[in-house]
Amino acid sequence: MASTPRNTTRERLEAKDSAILDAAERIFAQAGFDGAKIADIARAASVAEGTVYLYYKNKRDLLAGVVGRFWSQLTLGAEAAINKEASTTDQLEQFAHYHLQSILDQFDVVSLTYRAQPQKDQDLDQVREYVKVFDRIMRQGVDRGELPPHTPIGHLRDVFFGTLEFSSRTLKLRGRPYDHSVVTNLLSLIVAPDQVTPARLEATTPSNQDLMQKLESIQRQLKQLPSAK
Amino acid sequence: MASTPRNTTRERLEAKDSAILDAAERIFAQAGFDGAKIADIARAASVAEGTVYLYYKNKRDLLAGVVGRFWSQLTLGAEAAINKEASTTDQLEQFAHYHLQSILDQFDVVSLTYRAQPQKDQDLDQVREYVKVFDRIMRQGVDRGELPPHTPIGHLRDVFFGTLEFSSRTLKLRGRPYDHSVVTNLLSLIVAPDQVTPARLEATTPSNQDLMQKLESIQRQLKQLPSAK
DNA sequence: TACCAAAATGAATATTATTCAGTTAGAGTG
DNA sequence: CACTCTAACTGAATAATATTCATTTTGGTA
Repeated sequence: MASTPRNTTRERLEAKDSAILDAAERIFAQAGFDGAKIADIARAASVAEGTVYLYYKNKRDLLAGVVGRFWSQLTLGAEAAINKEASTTDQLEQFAHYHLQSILDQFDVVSLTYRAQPQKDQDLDQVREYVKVFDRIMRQGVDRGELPPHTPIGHLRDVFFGTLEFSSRTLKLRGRPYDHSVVTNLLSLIVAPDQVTPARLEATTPSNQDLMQKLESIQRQLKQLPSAK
Repeated sequence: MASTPRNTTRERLEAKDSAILDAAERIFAQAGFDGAKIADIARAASVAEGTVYLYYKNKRDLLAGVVGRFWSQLTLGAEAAINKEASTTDQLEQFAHYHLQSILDQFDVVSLTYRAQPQKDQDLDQVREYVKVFDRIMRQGVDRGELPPHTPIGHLRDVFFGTLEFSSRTLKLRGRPYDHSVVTNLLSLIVAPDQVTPARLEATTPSNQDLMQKLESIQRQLKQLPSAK
C-alpha cells in the first residue's frame, strides 16, 4: 500500500497551490486585477509562469480561486465568532461586527469579488455558503419566537449585507476605522427597535417618559375619586 | 468674431466624444472591462484606434468617462422622477423605485462602477452628486418635521443604496424582474413603519403609540365614572 | 486660394497572458 | 539499487492588445 508517499505528493501539491493563491491574493489586492502580472505572481510564489497555468486555467480562474478561498475562510471565521446560545439579536450583532471588521480589513480582496460578470455560476458558491450564516441566525430567531413569524428574511439579507458593504466603502473612502455605530444602527432596523440601543424613533413615538407622566396623571385622578373606598 | 465656426468645431468634437462614449459603453457593458478591445470600440465609434487616445488617456480613463456620464444622467433622471411637493415618504419611494429600476436596466454599466480601485479621487464625483439626491430628500424631511430630528442620514444613506444594489444583484442572479416589494420593505425600515404599507412589525409587541391610545381611553372612561364629582 | 494648427490615422512598438516542446523529479518495480 | 515511466515543472516562443507616434487630412482664417 503506497498511501504515505501518495499523501506526501498531494500535500506537496496542495502547499504549492496554497503558495500560488497566497501570492496571487497579495498581488491582486495590491495592484488590482488588471495591474497584477502573472509573472509577478509566479515570482512571488517561487514557481515558473507556466506552473501557474497547471493549477489555474487562466488569470480569471486564478482570481476566482483567490476569492473563493477568501469567502470560505470568512465562513469558518464567522461560525467561530458567533455564540449559538446567544439571543438572535446578540448573534446578529456578533455576525455584523465580524463581517464589517473583516471586509474593512481585507477591503481590497472583497472588491475583487464583484468585478465584472462572474463567468461560471459556481464562482459564487463560497459567497452563497457565507450568506447562509445569516439565514441560519434569522430562521433560528423566528423558530425561537424572537422574531415575528413573517420576517422577510430574503429582503433583510440584502439589507444586512448591502448596508455593511456600503458602510465599509464609506468608511474606507473617508479613511475612517471600524465604527460600531454602523452595526448598532443596522440592528435597530432589522430586529424590533426596542431590543437594541434606543435611538432614532424617540421623536416619532411617545417615549416611556411620556407614558410614565400619563400614568402618574391617571394615578393622581384615581386618588381623588371620593368613592375610592 | 469667429464664434460660429469655433462653436461648430466644438460641437463636432463633442459629438465625436459622445460617439466614443456610446461605443465604449456598449462594448464595456457587453464584454466587461478586460474583454472590451479598444479596436472594437474604435470601430464601433467609426474612428481610428489612435483617435480614442486623443480623447482619453487610456482604457481606464475611458471607462471612467463612461461611468461618469452614466451617473450624471442618472442624477438628471432622478431629479425629474421625484415630485418635490410630495411627502418625504413618497419622495423616497419615487427615488427608490427610480433607482432600482435604473440599476436593473443598466446592470452591466453599474457593475463597471466599482471595479477595482478608483484611480483618481475625482472618479467618483458623479456618484457623489447622485447620492446628494437622497441627502436632500432626507434633510427636507427632517426640516418639515416628517422625520425625527436625529435621523442618522449618513447611516441610512448606506442602508438605502446598499440594500437596493444588493437587491438588484439578487434579482439579476435569479433572473427576476423589478420587484416593488423590495422598495416597500426598505421604506418601512427607513421611515416610521406606519407611514408605509403596514407589514412586518404588526405581529411584534404593541408600540408605545398603542399603549398611549389605550391609556387615553382608560382616562376617558375614568372621567365618566358617576362618582367622579 | 494658400497656409497653419488642430484633429485624425493606422502601422509600429511594448506589454503581457498563454502555450508548448523540452527537462526534471520522484514513485513504483525488479 | 538502478531503471522506467509519468506527473510536475520550466521558461523561451507565441499571440493578443494596449499604447505611441510619424505622417496625413481637415477646416478655419487671412
